[in-house]
Amino acid sequence: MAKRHSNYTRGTGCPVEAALEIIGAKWKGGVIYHLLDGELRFMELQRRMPTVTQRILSKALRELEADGVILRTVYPTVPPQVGYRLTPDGEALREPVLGLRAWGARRTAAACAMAAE
Amino acid sequence: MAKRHSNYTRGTGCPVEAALEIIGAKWKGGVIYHLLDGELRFMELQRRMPTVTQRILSKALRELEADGVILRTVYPTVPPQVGYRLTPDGEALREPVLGLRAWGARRTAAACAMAAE
DNA sequence: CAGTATCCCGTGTGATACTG
DNA sequence: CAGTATCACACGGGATACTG
Repeated sequence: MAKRHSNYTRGTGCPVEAALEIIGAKWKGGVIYHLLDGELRFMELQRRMPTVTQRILSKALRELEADGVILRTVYPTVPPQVGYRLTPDGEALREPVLGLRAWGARRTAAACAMAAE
Repeated sequence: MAKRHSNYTRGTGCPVEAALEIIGAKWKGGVIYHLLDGELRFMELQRRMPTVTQRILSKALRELEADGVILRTVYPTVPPQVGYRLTPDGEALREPVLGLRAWGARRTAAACAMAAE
């Protein structure tokens, strides 16, 4: 993913690349997918993606927020709670992401059938 | 993108991640997108994506081929010609990729409007 | 034309530990 | 609970030159 927003958003590359700059990072797709269900807390996301570390998840969330894809809401309670939800712009990724998921699922199924445990 | 096919295709991650493992690399989305138009030669792809180096493009193509997304055809002519086209499996990415493209295009347009050259 | 061979570097990812 | 700090590293990406 390289440079992030350098000039990929400008004329150079195809928009596909621009989109992948944002959601292509290892865990971002998963984050967006899970947030399609609605607002989730930090730990909820971690539970759904057990193998991602806090640092990486945090980083991904901050980047997605900076990119206007998700919204971070802090509830001033104790202990602190933070909710993450998709912005309308992020919601617009629903179809493509579900499409990718379906595609990935078919391949996974095929691969698993062959590997057969 | 990390490890490539280690065990992401197994139960661990969501299929979204599995899909991004394959098309998430910097230029792969672009390659697939351009191949939606039909078979293209190596140099055709390079012309459409002027900033990618031969090595990287070659690498991307080999990986996509290994993943069963594209098909490589060698025409025994002189000078040699090689065509790349999507497999049916790759064709199945059409909708998601076009969706991502549309999404990326909207953001690019918005960003450019703000940056205003 | 369609690649491969080297070499190098940035950064994305990760493990671990600590904090408001 | 929801993070940040620090350290380390492999790997993807890139520049350049060479080849069947």
